[in-house]
Amino acid sequence: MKVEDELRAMQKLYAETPISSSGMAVNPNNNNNNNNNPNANNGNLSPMTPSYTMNTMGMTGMPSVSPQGNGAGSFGGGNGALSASNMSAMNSAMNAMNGNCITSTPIGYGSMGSPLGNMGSCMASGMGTMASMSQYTSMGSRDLTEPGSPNSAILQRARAEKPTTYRRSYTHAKPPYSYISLITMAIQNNPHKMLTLAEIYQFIMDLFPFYRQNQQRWQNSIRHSLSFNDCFVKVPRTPDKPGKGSFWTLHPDSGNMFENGCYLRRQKRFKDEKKEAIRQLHKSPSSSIDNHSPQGKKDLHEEHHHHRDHHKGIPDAHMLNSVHGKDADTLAMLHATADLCLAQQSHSHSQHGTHHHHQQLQQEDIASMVNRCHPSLLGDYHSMHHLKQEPSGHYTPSNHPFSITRLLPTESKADIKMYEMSQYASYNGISPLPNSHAAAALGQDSYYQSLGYHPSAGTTSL
DNA sequence: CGATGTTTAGTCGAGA
DNA sequence: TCTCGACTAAACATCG
Repeated sequence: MKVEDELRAMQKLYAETPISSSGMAVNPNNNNNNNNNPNANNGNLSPMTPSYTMNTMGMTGMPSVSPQGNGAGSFGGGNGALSASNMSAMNSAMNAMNGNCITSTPIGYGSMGSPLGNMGSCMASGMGTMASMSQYTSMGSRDLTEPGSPNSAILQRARAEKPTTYRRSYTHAKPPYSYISLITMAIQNNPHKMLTLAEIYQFIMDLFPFYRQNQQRWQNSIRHSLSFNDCFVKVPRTPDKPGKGSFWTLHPDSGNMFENGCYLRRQKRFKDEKKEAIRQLHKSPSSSIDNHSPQGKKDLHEEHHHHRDHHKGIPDAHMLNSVHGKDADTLAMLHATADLCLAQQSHSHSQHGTHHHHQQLQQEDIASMVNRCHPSLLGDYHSMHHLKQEPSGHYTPSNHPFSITRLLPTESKADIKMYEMSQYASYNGISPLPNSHAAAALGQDSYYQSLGYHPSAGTTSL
């Protein structure tokens, strides 16, 4: 297979590439250093952007990677985000990516076991998958992203490129995941399916060295995503878990947000019907809600900005609670219930010994546990179950073929992934997974590349 | 005071 | 062309 041969060649090329001694960290977002115009780079920030190139970014003058320790996330006590399950989270990501690739990319890059293939599938039409890959793998110049570039030409150019920055680029390229998908990964990966903001930060930084830089920037985006998207639900801390900030969990129906197989852009934003109703309530001119609320101010803008169409959607948790006559105590109960649920699942897990089963069911089981244990919470919790965009009865969050819950590992998948990753065992970057058994066994490069940074051809697809 | 959370505003690109 | 999802910046409020 010609494409696969080329991919192998590329893989070989980069596997042999030494790390740049320049210390340049590829960071498309870091225009703070030399460009204060946020608009000047918006279009080039995202890996979903065709014009994204690592070379370009590299020339913008990057700071050295900031020490991880200065991040926001220092955890007290149990920390799911730093657990060994990080590895499985990314294995899981791989699994889902593979599946998605198979379905979404007819040319067979799905077999690469890389989100790149998937990424290609959601790239602009007319852009070859290979070209899409090259954007992310930072293997070449802007030319690589030219639509219609033959793969062979891409490869030639990639080979012609000065190779000394490739390795570094790998590890510091912006991952091909939206913030929403990153958050989802983090939460899904946590045994309790709940994380604090700091833990989400830490998960992301652990996994992706890219995000050890410019933390203020992307962390602001993370916070925005959490608040803005209905798929994330804030769960207050209980008195027995004091600390700063709430826990964040996934909306029970958000499981197939990435059904289209693209982790950069969902086909449709998840919207909670209940929240949507509240929005409409606040939008209504006859609403009794006082006009001093931010929503009132927002409504004014909605008349003028089509963007308000989708910005209209985030009522704050207090409002949500108050509307339904429940307060933080209710959510605290929900919180406790989720723990209880998970405890029971753990029990079930130990009985069945099926990691796969355990994790796939968690979201639904949380809801069902809430149902069973706290009927009074139904109004709050199950009201979240009204999928706006999903016809009921087709897929549950976990059985959808593209469900992110399918990212979660099975033993067999893990084995395959271990094999896959063993092919890429030379990563020398900052350890994203201090506790990862797999990372320890395979080396972080294999791990990191398994997330989608390797252009492996012909590896197992799941 | 810094972290966390919410909201507004604007830009960009993908895709219908 | 238009809609919509994502990203970024920033202001502001709240909380520990």
